[in-house]
Amino acid sequence: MRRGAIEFCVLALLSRREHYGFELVQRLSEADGLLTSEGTIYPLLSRLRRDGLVETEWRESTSGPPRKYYRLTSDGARALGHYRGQWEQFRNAVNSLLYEDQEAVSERSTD
Amino acid sequence: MRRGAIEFCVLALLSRREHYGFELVQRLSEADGLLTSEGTIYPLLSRLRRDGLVETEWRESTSGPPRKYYRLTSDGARALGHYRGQWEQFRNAVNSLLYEDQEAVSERSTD
DNA sequence: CAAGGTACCTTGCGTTGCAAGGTAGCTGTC
DNA sequence: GACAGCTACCTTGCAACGCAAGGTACCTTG
Repeated sequence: MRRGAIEFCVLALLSRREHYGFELVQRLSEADGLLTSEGTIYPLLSRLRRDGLVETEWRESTSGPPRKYYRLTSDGARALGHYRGQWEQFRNAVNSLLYEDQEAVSERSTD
Repeated sequence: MRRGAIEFCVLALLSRREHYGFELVQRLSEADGLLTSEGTIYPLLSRLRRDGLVETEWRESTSGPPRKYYRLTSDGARALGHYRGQWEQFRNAVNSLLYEDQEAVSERSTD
């Protein structure tokens, strides 16, 4: 179900501020079980970087190992806008199939 | 993005009335580009039948080759209810990350 | 009977999500 | 200063899904 949406959510989170990978894992899994393990996020972040949607910067932590921070690029912001439109269309399509599409059932009244 | 959701939508359509495969393809692709080809739906329908969520019945058509009609079983109806809850949780999670989550940004005001 | 539409199905590929496992730095305790 | 445990990164291998492409067969129309 979450196929493709995680990428989208990561871009959305990064559009607000920088995050490092582990932080994203925590956000997305606490949030609502959108994510289940680190094995999802790190390859995804690599893809995003490869595609130029994010840039990275190592930075020291005051309590623990260094962190790799991810920041949205302008390409990434553009992609996010694109995804946003797709998400809304997708969401509306599913919602209408689930809830609203009752008019179409009126055909059934001839059963 | 549509990963997993198509199965859900098919169950929703079948909960209203029987459909045959080709009809589902048309509904889902006209509807909103949820589906792009028959190569998606037929394996999916086979899975649903294997898992006992739908039952099938061949029926002659008055204009063309025979059609295989799919009907929801009680297990299918139960699965649909389950999916419905999952969908709402998923949708709300994504929406809140996208739109509402602005309160969380207030942390940033201390930057 | 040939052509084209309807309706079914399978195969093979690429992508994605995930569990599992692996490395390494930092902190605290003894 | 060694050891345990946490934080944080990453890779590998698997399974599921969506899809394009291709294939079969029926039925209608000319």
